[in-house]
Amino acid sequence: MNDHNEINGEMLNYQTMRLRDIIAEIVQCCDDRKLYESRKFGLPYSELKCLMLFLGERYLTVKGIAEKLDVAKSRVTTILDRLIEKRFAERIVDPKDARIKLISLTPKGKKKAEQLKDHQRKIHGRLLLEMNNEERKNVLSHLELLRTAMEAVKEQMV
Amino acid sequence: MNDHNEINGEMLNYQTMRLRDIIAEIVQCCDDRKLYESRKFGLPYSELKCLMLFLGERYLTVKGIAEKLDVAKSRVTTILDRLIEKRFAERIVDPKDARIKLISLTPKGKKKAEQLKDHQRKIHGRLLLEMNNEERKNVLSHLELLRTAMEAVKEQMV
DNA sequence: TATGATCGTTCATAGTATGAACAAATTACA
DNA sequence: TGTAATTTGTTCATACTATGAACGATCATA
Repeated sequence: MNDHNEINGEMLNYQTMRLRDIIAEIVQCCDDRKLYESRKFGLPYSELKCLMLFLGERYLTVKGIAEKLDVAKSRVTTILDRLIEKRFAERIVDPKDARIKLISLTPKGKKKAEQLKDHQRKIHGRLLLEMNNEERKNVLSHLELLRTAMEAVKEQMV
Repeated sequence: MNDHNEINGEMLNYQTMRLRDIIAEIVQCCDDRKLYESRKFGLPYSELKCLMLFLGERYLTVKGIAEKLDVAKSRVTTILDRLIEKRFAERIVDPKDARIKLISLTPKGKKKAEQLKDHQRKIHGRLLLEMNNEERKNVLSHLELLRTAMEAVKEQMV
């Protein structure tokens, strides 16, 4: 019984290191992808992320963008300054409330956002095509399992 | 047959979006963890990563650290300046080659690195304990599958 | 019509990261 | 042995990511 526990402990230790390493590699891959997209689309990644928000909605406020991007409002102001000076977006004052700025994309901005969406769909699609049907389903369900576990552990840590 | 393809197409489309979302959530969790560790250990994350490199080796060069961290040498110089002014590390000139600086940790630095290692082992261990034995094995093998797919897709993109 | 809340901006600050230019040291070779 | 080429780490200019405090303008409300 002691032996049994020890073997299980060894196993768990090995799995722990393996998990740490694989997660690090996956995150690295994702960071590389961000860099790649940044170069490919000629914009800093934070600006690309901001453009993508407008695929779902026509108008957004600074506050709304800050919440969706999970950054401070002042950060959003900067991002929008850059997007606007490059003519990807516009600011107009909300006619119903002069405190609020309604942000929207120019046609140039919308085109960029669409291209980025297509690109991202393509690479995630390719990822799935690297697997067979059975693997696809299993990868997805086990990723979800991992995400759930991560969120549970995060709760324990606060 | 047409129907069949269309249904498969739908399915693939759905899976693509799901994959994108789950990966984004997992990466977000990892970023949160980095922030948490940064606060908990009172050092910028880049400096923590640097400390961790010395768990395997007693001495490292600037060039070696740059390769392991995958950043420019000038970045390493900055990180080391900070670690050294906080007395976590030291620079000595290689007696065999005066161009080379041998970097090592002070006892204070080693202690910090050990604490960080313990913490990371703990949280990855907890992650595994959120699952049963079967799930653990499957999560690991499917993460590896995903990583392999990611690397394959990355190759296609260069 | 005061006052309290909300909204977006400005500013100071810090962290992450690169690449060009450079000085010092070493290696290679003619 | 002396010179050219290479290696090593640093400095500096630049850019990107991000926060939080302070602030002015505007709005809701009492």
